[in-house]
Amino acid sequence: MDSNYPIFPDRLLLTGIQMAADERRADLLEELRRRSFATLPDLALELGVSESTIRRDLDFLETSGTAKRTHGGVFYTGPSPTLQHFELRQNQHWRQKRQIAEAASQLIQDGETVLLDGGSTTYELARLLVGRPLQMVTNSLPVANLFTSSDSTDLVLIGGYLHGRTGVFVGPFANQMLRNLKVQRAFLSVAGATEKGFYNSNLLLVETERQMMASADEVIILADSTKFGRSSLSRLAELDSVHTVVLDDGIDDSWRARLSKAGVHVVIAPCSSSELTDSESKENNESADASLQTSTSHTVS
Amino acid sequence: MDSNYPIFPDRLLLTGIQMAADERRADLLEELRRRSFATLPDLALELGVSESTIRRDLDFLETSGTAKRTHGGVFYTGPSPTLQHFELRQNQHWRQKRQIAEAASQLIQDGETVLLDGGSTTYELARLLVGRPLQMVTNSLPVANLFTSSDSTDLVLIGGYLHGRTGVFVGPFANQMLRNLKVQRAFLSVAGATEKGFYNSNLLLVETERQMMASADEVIILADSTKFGRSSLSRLAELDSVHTVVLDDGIDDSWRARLSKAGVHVVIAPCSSSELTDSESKENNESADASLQTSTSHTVS
DNA sequence: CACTTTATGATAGATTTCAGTCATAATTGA
DNA sequence: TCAATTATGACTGAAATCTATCATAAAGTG
Repeated sequence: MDSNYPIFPDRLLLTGIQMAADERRADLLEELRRRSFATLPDLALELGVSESTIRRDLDFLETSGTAKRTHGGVFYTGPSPTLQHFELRQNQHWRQKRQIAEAASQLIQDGETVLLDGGSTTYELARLLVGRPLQMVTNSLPVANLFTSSDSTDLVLIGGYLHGRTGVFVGPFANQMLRNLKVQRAFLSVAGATEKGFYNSNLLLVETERQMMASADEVIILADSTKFGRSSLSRLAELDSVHTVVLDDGIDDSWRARLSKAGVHVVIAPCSSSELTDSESKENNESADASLQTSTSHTVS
Repeated sequence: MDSNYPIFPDRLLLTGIQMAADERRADLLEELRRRSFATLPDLALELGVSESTIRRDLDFLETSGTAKRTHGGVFYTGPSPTLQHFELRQNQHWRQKRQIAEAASQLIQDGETVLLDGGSTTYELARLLVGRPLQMVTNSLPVANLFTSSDSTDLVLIGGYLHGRTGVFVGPFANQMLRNLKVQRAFLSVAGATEKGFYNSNLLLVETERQMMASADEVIILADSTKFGRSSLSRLAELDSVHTVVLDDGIDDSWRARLSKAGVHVVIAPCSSSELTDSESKENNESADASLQTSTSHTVS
């Protein structure tokens, strides 16, 4: 019978010279980078080829890792201003960290000058401070990014050498710049704490953090309870050289006493008690479920 | 007969205490921020409510501007490390800018120390330099973000006050830091150029850029041809105080002569001649479309 | 208590998108 | 020149998603 397929497929005749596939893929990637997200029809229209071709090209780009498809579109995942490493790392204990950040944010008055170290907890704190009238000083790139479009907050970034993995600036330039600054409160994060003091994992970072401590009227450490009892490469300071520690309520009483004895003001962020944690709220759902229907055995979600 | 609708909808009974809608929306936004993109089933599962509810919540969030839906998912568009303003601004003349950046990148040898100003053209240049063994100095936040995960490139960021809209750091801190640096080539962008010299729109920025010029062995200006003949708020420098200008081939011959006469090395980036512009390629498709059946008249062969 | 309002879950039909298949054209190679 | 290969567009049926609507339950109202 009749062939269901057209004798003259549209595009092939239209395209004049056939664009080299490589060049088209490069253009595709370029377009994708500019948009950071696009639908297949968009891309097909933009590049003047069919969706089928776009799909095939995307398969190619996806295996090379520069693009990622979802239902209904494509993401650009190549080198760009997105900080995915940082975002991912933040997933551990993020609920505790957010509670700690919330407690810490209440220590800050509007109009103050505050210094923020790098780290996921300080990042959470920074998020809570976006929009507040403050003078913000930081050596963290992700934190700085938060304030690019904020009118109410002035931002001073401590420059210097970029420590790639963590996104903070360290080194002599940073230290010198800090020497000319004075802030009311400095919020530092640490990798560990023992009875000997606070620790962080990077030597240059510790040096910069020492300078931060020297530039601040009040030094505040943000640390979730899992950090206590663990040490790390380089000691930052003695326990008694900081003014305040903000931590979650998973902390030992012995540790609490030890900090108080060192003259440190301890702020406990409510976490498991006043608000349900993720897993607990799910367990609650289950028990309610069981009491209503006697249908047990939901594992979790 | 039988009602098609169930007597006991699942979730209502399961939820134990009914979560307040506001709190759920807050959690939804929080989850969305962490993921930056999510599908509706994901979110429904995570929050333990139906897709319908998620949809309704998203309608709400979308009108408030913190989320944006696409077919198959949702984006987070609230305050975050993404620099959408910057990305959008870049759309004008981006093809020219990319060509200029490409030409400029060929002026750089591996292992050199280069300084990059802020601006969309220098940003394009920075993109091309990701992965090359270089020492990079910049006062631009978007540029710095490009190099966070780069092992081969060392990055030094010039800190200081953040100028929000443009994402560059300026002010006394920046200037002082620059005084202690020396680079081989500095790539600056400008807002305009007349016979009187180069201009930029911000006073503090111009001051910082003057310091950049003083810190560099060779000063290179990146400017597309539309900038020539236009001035701006603040004059940066005389024409003859720079070594090289990289621009696209849309430039006047008279301007070219004027720059050469001032002793400036002029580098022309090929643009309209060697490659079709965006609009031109579309017109080609359309005219070919009209002549579909006769399939003649390919303007480019 | 009856009635209304609000919030939610479920469902159906339309729409969009996807993956795979096949026909045509361009390219290649002898 | 002619066959083989490659690249592309069109198409189809399946799967996912969207919009809109309806039923149920909770909360408010008199």
